[in-house]
Amino acid sequence: MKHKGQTNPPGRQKIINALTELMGTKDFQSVTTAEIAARAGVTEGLIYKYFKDKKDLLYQVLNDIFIQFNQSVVERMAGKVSAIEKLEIIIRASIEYYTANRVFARMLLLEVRNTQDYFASEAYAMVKNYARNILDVINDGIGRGEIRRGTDPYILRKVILGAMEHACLGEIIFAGQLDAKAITQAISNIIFNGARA
Amino acid sequence: MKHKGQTNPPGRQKIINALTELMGTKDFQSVTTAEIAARAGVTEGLIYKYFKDKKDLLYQVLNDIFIQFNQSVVERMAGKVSAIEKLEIIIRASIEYYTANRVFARMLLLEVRNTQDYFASEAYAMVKNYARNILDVINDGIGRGEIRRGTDPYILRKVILGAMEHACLGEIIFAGQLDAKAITQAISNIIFNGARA
DNA sequence: TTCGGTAAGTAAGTATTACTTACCTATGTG
DNA sequence: CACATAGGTAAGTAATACTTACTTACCGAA
Repeated sequence: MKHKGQTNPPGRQKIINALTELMGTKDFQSVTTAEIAARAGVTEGLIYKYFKDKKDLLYQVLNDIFIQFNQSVVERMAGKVSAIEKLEIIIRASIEYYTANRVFARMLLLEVRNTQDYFASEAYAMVKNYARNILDVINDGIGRGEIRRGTDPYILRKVILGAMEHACLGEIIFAGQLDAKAITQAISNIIFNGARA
Repeated sequence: MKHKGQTNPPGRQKIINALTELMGTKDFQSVTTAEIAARAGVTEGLIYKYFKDKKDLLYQVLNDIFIQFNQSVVERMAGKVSAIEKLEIIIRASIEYYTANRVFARMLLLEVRNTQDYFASEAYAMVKNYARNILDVINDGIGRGEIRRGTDPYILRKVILGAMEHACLGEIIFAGQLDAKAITQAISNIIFNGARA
């Protein structure tokens, strides 16, 4: 049966929680459907009532968390007018969120991108929207004269996204600590002021 | 039996080629050991003579390509003295190599990082060495006064690596075209001169 | 020359895993 | 009251990664 996502029965949520918890200690590949069901206290079959397949479950979990993530970033930008200030908030908020919620970061940065069907998922639609917002801020910054005219906004976005993703990657993988504020300042300093002497 | 990697029997190479070819059209997960064996013209059992498991095969393929990649980057840097010039060569050579060899790029950026045992592999040791070289160039640049004193070399490395990886990601995933020279210039311009007006 | 060890490769399993099918049981609704 | 439907179960099944036991060929030394 198709589950349209309009309701959220307890079993569905238990499955989502189970995967999220299990991915705190293992990567997606090595979490089995049997484990998920056992942890959720349901049968394996129920997973396939609510999710097309195991990957679809992952995408829906990611989607749920991404909604919260996006909301928290938008809230923190509220009231700011400077584009560069907004971009710095995006960088800092992202890094903080990644480190505070490593399962989310691992899913987003390491587990989903290797399969094509992710790019047809709702989760990816959210990510695209998030990326679109960053682009708007950049274009606004160019329009306002904060960002150098002639800067390719798409490339600047790639540099920002790439820098902050890569900045967290090591610590996410090796479970290290990182100082979000200091890293944000360092990244921002390089990207906006340039590394050249 | 353990294969120490000192010899390279035809079967082993055929298996490596088979996986490389198959990953031109499919992601690693959906390439089966049966397919690999069939394509290589050997039996499935032989895979496990030369490789610990399927993932280990992937790592060894990546390692082989990474050696060539690293060599090509080093060659292109030869004779240059300016650190920024060297870094620009690294960016450009990497982007060119990623686009010319998308299977390699997909392996390195999308397929291996999600499993812990990759970080114990020879391939990762190569990557670490490559990253170490970039750090040396950056530190040299700071010492020579090309790069602003006070720049955190580790963060600058993350910005460079992140930017160029992310710059290619979209095109690798969606099989798009990209102009390595133009992108290198744009990235380099942002990172070294800054995006601020 | 022969003997034995080892490297290359095969053939036929097996356990596990993602996923399916058929079924049960409430519960609200025309 | 009939019944459709939503939530959930139980018992499969095909496929897949990996194992075990075996064969054959080569090569150096006694």
